[in-house]
Amino acid sequence: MAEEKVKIEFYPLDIDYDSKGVISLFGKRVNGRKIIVRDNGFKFHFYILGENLDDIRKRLEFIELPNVNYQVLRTEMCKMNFFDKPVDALKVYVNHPAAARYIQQEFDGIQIKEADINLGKKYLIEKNITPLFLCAAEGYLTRIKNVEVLENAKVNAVEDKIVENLKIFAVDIEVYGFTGSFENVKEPIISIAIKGDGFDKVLTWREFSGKPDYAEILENESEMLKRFVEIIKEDMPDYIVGYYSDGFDFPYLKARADKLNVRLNLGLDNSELKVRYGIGNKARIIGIPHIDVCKFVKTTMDESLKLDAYDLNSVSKELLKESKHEMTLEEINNAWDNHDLEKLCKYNLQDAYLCLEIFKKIKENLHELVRLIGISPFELARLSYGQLVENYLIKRASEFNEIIENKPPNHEIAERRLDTYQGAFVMEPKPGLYDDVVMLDYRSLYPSIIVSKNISPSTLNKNKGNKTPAILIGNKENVYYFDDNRKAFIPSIIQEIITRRQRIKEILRNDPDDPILKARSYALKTLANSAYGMFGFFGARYYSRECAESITAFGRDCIQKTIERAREDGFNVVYSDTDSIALVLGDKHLKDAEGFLARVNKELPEFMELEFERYYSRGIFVGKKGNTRGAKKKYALIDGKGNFKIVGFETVRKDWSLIAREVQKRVLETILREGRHENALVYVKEMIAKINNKEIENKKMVILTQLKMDIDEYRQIGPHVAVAKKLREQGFEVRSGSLIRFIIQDGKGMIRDKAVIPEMCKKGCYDSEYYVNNQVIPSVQKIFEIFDVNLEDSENEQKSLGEF
DNA sequence: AAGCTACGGGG
DNA sequence: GTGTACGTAGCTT
Repeated sequence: MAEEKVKIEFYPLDIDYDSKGVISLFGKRVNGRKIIVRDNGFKFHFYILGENLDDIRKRLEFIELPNVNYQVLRTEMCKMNFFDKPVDALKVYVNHPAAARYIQQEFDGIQIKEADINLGKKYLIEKNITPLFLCAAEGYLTRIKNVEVLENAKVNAVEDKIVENLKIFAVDIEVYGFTGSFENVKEPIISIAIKGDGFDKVLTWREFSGKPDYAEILENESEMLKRFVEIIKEDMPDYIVGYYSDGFDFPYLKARADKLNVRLNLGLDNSELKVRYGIGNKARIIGIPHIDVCKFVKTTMDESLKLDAYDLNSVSKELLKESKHEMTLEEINNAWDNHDLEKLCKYNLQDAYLCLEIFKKIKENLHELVRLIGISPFELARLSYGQLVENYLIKRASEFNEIIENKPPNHEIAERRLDTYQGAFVMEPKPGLYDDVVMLDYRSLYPSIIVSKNISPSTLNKNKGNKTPAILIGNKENVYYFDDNRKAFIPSIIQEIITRRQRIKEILRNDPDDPILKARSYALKTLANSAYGMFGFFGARYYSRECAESITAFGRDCIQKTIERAREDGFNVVYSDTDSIALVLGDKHLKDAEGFLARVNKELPEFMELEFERYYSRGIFVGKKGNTRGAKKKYALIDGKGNFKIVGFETVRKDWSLIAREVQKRVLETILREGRHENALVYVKEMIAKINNKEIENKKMVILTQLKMDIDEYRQIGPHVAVAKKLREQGFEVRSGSLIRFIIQDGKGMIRDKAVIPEMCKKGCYDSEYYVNNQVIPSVQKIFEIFDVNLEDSENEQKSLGEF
């Protein structure tokens, strides 16, 4: 180790800690080089609540814990708050959070708090360090391989200056004949694209003609994986991003690397890629934040995008106005078989390019959330709504002298999950096609309720304060009260978030395109909106069913009153969901809707506001199947510029044939564009005739369904299980996770008896009746019911016409 | 009608 | 430090 002490400045990008409680900050120096800063001087603390704290304190001074690795370093008595009530607490400093577990075992009847807060998180809070923002460190410089390490470092935040010139690499892989499983994967990775600014690379392992400059051909798949690792280690990106890369690319890379005995030691500290499979899966590269762009967009940007589908193409079209190159799975496999990889390389690189560009668009949003909440970008990009605000509360708690409540134990989570309550009001729409639809919505409805009613577990009261509307609990009506005399910690923080956002919006009024302020405003909005989710989330520290159901009760009351008022003013309210209402103008004009808005806002309490969301020239609201009442959350709209917004229709699901999805989409768009259904009906009839005349290609008839269990576990044999059995008989390996493709063929018996592998189905041998009656008609039936057109009748008519 | 099973993202 | 999201719909029994 070097002797001389050095002082450096750096931006932390990632954080980790080891079993000894040594913190590693992985960052980028101001000179651009990577550095690992190790701090072994952090003392973790937690609190003990209970009786006889002085006695406990004395015993703790001399205690030897059963596990000698863990020690008590220091204790002190302090006056704190817990759920906004003053408490005496014993603050205990230890060398590692795991020590708390042993202390809990030594003392009966004590409550240990905050020992379940991640060590790294606590470090950042205590040191007031925000990832991505400038820090200084003093320590001894060494290196691991080609990365500088600062040992025994003292670290402190310097100023509110965010990292710049980030080097971002987007990664995308292509696979030959993927079956859907990550266990014992036999199908190779055929190419890997890496895209950065001014950096284009596609790795593959088969020669082909027309090789672009950016393509590099390796000996075999193993060599390709090794080259991938080498590139990452040489170029050392600050971010690695992918699309659905937590769920596909990195798990697959890991699976193949394991199989081929290749080490994916991508970590800045040379550690291996860590992958957690299943729900909540994530791929972690220590030291280099990996962001699954799809996951972040879906969970955190959902509010502003409101897309019906989050595949790469849809998101690219929405955010970039660019598309994926077209290439089917079959074409990808054929390209590999035929050594014809030019198009594949372009396709692969384009996907990586789109992912990179999407990330650049949403980067500020991620960074503003990091800045607010103060956790690493890797962690932040994977937080659910409820966890966002929880982490923020943890960060802010000390200002309120608050001790943070523990995470619930598993048995309590299980109980909470069963404890359901009434949610938001969703109006059943009157099915129909409407002209001039105006959407209005409440700005941050739930957070504003939390603030104006002072909702918090600590203010929940038996009989005085802010009274909720009647809530049905079990079979009797009940009300809750929330103390309105004292400000509680949670509503205070939410109020501050709302106020900060209002101030930023003020500034934005003069400079509406400032990207940072826009992102900041959005981050604050996201944070405020997640407070309700936290109360209702069974895994949350501050879960409170009473708070959650009070919020929704106030919300229902508010939106229902708004609907009534709109009706009194002569508007036709066709739909409403949670915090929004859809008005049909009819004889009225936009001005009238604006007037209504102004009148409502005049009467609202301080933090609440109804806003003009958007004007749509037309909208379709459809009914539920076999039900004359409207379906919830199922509508399609077209705005003045011809942009469609399709919500809740099956147009995107792969367990529907392409023909059904195509027809449904085209029908919705035709009716919205033309304002009448006649042409759409002609189109459907044409398509039905084409199906009946066997004019549709087989590939549009393919249905994809994944096996979720091994074949023999199925108690109920659906079509995909029947096909899987046939595949097994033919010697194909089929197991849980396999994706089964099939076509329903002409024949007798149940649907499963007619399901065959697409390759077995000769041209035109598909079961027209099935595709007409079970695919195409059901996909558009509900739409045509609006116009009193029953497709089954017209289909019979068509048939009889055809027979003559 | 009830029970079972699938969808999302990726290839 | 861990979990099979969750609301909706088709097919079989």
